Amino acid sequence: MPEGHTIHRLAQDHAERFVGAPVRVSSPQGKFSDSAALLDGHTLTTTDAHGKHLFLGFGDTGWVHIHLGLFGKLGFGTAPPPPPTDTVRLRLVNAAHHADLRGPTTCALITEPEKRAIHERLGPDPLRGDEDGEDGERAWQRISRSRTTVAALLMDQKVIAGVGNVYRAEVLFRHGIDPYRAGKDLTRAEWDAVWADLVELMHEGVRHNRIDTVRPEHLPEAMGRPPRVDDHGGEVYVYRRANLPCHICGSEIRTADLAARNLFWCPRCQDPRPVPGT
DNA sequence: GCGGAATGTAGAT
DNA sequence: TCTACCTTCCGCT
Repeated sequence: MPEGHTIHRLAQDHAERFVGAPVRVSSPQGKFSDSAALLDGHTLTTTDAHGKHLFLGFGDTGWVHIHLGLFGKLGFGTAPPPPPTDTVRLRLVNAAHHADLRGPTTCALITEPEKRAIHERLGPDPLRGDEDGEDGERAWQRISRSRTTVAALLMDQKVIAGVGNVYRAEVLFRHGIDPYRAGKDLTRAEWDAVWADLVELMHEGVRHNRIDTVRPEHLPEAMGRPPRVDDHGGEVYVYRRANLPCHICGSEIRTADLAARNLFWCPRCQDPRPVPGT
């Protein structure tokens, strides 16, 4: 169950294990069999990630485009691999490692132009190189003109690629921003701080392979609470903490449906304050 | 065993 | 705004 940090980590993990030598490619479940046959025995040359999209490069043969969706999982193990279960869509095997893909939204063999088209429809990714420093600016151009709520904008992959439901909830909490505020009512300073924070939080997410957002001074140990790690594997302020007391102010964390996803926020720390300059 | 929920998206209405 | 899709896991009978 992935946000962008998971996908970038998977790109690295595949590169470390498989790049540079021939790979056995199969589709035990069958839905990727034709493409697997074309790829079998070819060498993985490179990997790439943009937002929640993972790309495995097989030179002139093309790219395997993977999107895990809500349920997809990629798991690694040693070689030789155990017999696959019947849900394995894609299996990669070399002398030392295997990787099994289950339940993805997308697993397809695509061409270089098709890959380019995917990049073109995605917004800037806090985890991709930002050579010109213009990525946060590109997102701001859309956000600052939109009447849509900032909560919805953060989940829109055309606006920012890679942020999911956990990072959305947590970054809005960390900056005291009411999720229902319109994009155009954010200040430039607020957005710059949110973008910089996403860059930092998500890089840390790649390193640790989990989402931790709680500042050191607010960790349970520092606050005199029993140490605790949330269900999804990291320490968070509001995600899936509905009706529990806010770590900072003690108010009950609230939850609501927004565009068919669960939203979480603290009604006191994320005060719907009047917007400066309007 | 069943129902529901889950870090997501595309396509129809 | 809805529905379909893909899988696993957990709580309830």
